[in-house]
This record gives sequence, structure tokens and C-alpha cells, in this order.
Amino acid sequence: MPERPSQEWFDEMEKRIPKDGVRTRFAPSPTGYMHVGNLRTALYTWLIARHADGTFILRIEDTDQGRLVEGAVDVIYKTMKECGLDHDEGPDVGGPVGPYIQTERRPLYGKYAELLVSRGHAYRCFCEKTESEEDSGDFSRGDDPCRSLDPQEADRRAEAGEPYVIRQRIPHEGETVFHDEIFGDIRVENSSLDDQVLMKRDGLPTYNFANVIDDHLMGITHVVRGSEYLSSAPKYNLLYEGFGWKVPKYVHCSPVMRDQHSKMSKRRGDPSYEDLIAQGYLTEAVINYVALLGWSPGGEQEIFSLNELKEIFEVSGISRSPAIFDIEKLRYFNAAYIRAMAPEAFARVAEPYIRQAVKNEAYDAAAIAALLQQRTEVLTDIPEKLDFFDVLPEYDVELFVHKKSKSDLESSRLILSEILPSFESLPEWTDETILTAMTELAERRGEKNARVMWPVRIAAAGKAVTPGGAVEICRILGREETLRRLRLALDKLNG
RNA sequence: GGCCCGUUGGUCAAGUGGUUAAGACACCGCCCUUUCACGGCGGUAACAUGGGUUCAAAUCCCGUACGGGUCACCA
Repeated sequence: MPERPSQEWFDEMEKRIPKDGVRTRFAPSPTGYMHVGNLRTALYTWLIARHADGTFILRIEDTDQGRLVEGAVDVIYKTMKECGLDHDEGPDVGGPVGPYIQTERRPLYGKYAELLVSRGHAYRCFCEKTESEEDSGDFSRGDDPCRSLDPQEADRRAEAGEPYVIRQRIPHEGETVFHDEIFGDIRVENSSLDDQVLMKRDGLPTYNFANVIDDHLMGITHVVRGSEYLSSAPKYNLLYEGFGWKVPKYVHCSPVMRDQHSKMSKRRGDPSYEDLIAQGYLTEAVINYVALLGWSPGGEQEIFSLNELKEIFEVSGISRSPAIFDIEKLRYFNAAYIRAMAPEAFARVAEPYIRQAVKNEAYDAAAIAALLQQRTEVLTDIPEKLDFFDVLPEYDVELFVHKKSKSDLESSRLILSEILPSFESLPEWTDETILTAMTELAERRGEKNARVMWPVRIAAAGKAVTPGGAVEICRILGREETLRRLRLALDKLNG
């Protein structure tokens, strides 16, 4: 049985708590990856702090030893950093109310539990849990015999080494009202609340208890968490009251759903943050999209940088109902972010994907990137668009038939045979010279440009849909390769 | 099942007693055009449901349905 510290000790702990401004915390379990839902919670938590020029804290909740994953904490640091969600206090940077790793705070919880026991807001329970009691449901916690045990007697049994848990003593009468920033006032009958366990038989705190203690001792002003905790919130209030502490503001966020019925889940194949990045999504786009999933700024603008979000974020814009994750809309955001990038920046992120398909170094990656930028939704789409560069695909002559540009086999044959010599004699091989060669031919023949461009592009690329038009593709391929491909096409058309 | 919460087009959503019920994604059509895309213009499509309150209800109240959460010595 832990000793009950002196009042001075508790006073000392209170003195450490910063009392200035908004303080929020993101408290993930190190599971090895970041769910989209978690990311959104982290984002909102960060935004609340930053919007108010407050303090954002990172706390690691690693009490579930069974689920510990190697390197998982690093994933958290890495992801937060990548997303721009910097923290002011945390395990790595320290702070005034550490430690910031829950397992290192272990000695604290028992002391506070004892304080609660001494005040009568909690009691030792020696009941052995049995399967039947749990299943039958006719064992009501309100009738727990230990609840009315004489405290001295309970202490004696505990000291004698009899195992016990510490339970919260919840009044049988009355009701508890608690306020949530999103859901408003919620009132429940105390009789519907049960005497939840605070300290487990093994001396470790339950999640609910550890949270209350940590949040208070860290001076958290806004508790942001998933709405699955909504129904245990009244018990939290009672705990705060029992200690005589100020209740923080609650912000319960509804979940991010995979469909109407279930949350996003890694197990069911839904992408985590790192999956999305691996799938070719940009961090900024993911952040922007996730911010709007369950929160609305009210206006018509949808594209926001993190900085802009920081300025305009308001808790009042958070939605009460769950939101379904829509990958299509994320694609749209991603495409918008890609289009908005500086060309050099896009070339840099696109290059690895370009080189997956285009091994021939003669073909300039930056030039190809320029063609891609307006047509790329996700980076991973890039390679399949470029397969024709290294090797001309096998293609059907029917590709030369195109109604809109009035191309058919005969016209294509004629055009190609006429453009070849002009290409051969061009003094330079640039967009301008290539274009001029083709428009002059069109003009000479009294036809629209499209009728010339279509067969040239088909001959150069061997596919119907390409990033970039005839001019750009020919230019990148270079004169030799272009001529080779055009002659090949002509052979095809001739026979 | 008890308790708590939610419900505006397929999706994200604005809306807080009087609106032709915004906007975005997706979808469809047209225009632009060197294919595709980008861009421009237009279109289809919604207040879960039944009762109240009110001159007036997507907005307020009650019921119902549907969905979610929670009822652990798990977080």
C-alpha cells in the first residue's frame, strides 16, 4: 500500500502547474503508425493551442505494455514533425511538468488515489472478479459490499497483503452535468454511472484515472479526444470535484468513418497517414483535407495552409456527427496542391516516380515533370503515364483514326510522310521549330493543326492518351528518336 | 437492453424562425484545345419520419425510425 504523502507534497505538485494561457496535449499510444483519426485529433489539438498562442504538449501513453511496438515513438515524432505540428513540451524536449511518458509517471497515480480514498471519494474493493458476475450482469456495482466497508478495516486488510483495487465512489443520488465545447451540456443520472476502477490490482492506474491526473498536473486547459469518451466524461467531472480541481474544457471529436457503419481502421485496410504518403499524397494536402473532415470554417474557401488554419480555427466549427473519409476528395486536394507547387519543387518530388518508368537519362526528368504537373493527382500515378518513353509500345494502326481531328489512316500516312523531311531539315530541335514545322504543314494543306498533330503524337508515343502533346513529346524524345518512330509508323501505315 | 450522442444531395458541408436551402468533391453536358488534363460555363441531386408550437420551421418541443458510442482490473 503506497504511503499517503503529506499535504506539502501535494501543494508542491500544484505549484509546478503552469497557470497561464491555453495548454493542450496530444497523447497517443505508440502503435507504430498514425491513424487518420489520430492525425486529425492531433491537428485540432495543435490548432487550439496555436490559435490561442498557447502551449502544445506531447505525452506518450505507453501503459499498455502488451501492445508496445518497437520504434513506434519515433514514428510519432517523425509524423508530427513532417506535418508541422511542433510541440513545446514533451519527452524529447522536456518541460516544467514532466516526465511526459506515462510509464515514468507511475509513482504518482497511487498517491492521488490514496488522497481520494482518504477523502472518501474512493474506496478499496477486495472483490474477486468472476466470469459469471460479469456475464450475468445481475451484479450491480452500486451494491458492491466493499463500498460500505469501514475504511480502517479496509486499510488493515490491505496492509495485511490482501489484493484490492481502488474504485471511485459515485453518489447514488442526483445527477451530474458536464459541458462539452462541441456537444454542449450533457446531464446524466448518477445512478447510471458505476464505481469505475481507478487503480488496478497490479497497482497501475486505469486509463481514465491516469488521464485525469496527468491532464491536471500538466495544466491542460482543453482536453481534446475522441467522442468514445463522451460517456465517461461525467465520471471525470466527479473525479475533478473530488480533488477540488478545476475541470478543463472538453472537446470531444466525432470519429472519422470508413463508411456509414465503422470507423477507419488499419485492420480493415484503411490507409494510415504513412500509407497515404506512400500512395503519393502530399503531407500538406492530407493535413488540409483532414482539417476539413469534421470541421468547417464557414466560408467558401477550402484550400488552407497550416498557418491559415492556425489563424481561423475555431472549436465552434467542429461537427457533432461523424464524417466519412472520401479518398476522391483527398485526390482533388492533392491535385490542387501539386498544381500550386513551384515547377522546380514539383520536379523534385516527381523525379523518383518519373525515373521508375523512364530509365533513359537522355530524357530530361524536369522537362517531363513540367508536362505532368497539371495532370497528376497522386504521385504514384506518374510511372504508368510515361511508359512510352523508354520503349515505343506495340500499337494498333487504328489509333491513327481519330474523328475529332479528322484523322484517318490515309491522312496520317500523308502527313507523316510530309512532316518527316521538314523535321529532318530543322536547324534546331525546340518547341518553336517543331511547332512551326507542323503548323506550316497544316497551313499548306489548308487543314486544322489537329489533323497534323494527331498522327505525329500517335507515332511518337504509340498511345492514345499522353501527358503533353505532339510538340512536347517530340522535343523530349529528341530528333533521332522521333524520326525513328515516325518512320516506323509510316512503315506500319504503308503495309 | 439501459444511458449518452447524432441525422441537410452519393460524400464533405453552410445554415441558428421568413433563403430560389450556399459552396466543394464525384457524376453528366457544353466551350477552350495539340490527345488527356487544366481552365470556363451549365446540369442532375438534400433538410430521416410523424406530430406539435408559430402568421411562418431544415432551424424550437415531443414521439418514431435509422446510425454511432458506452456500459472492462483495454486504452
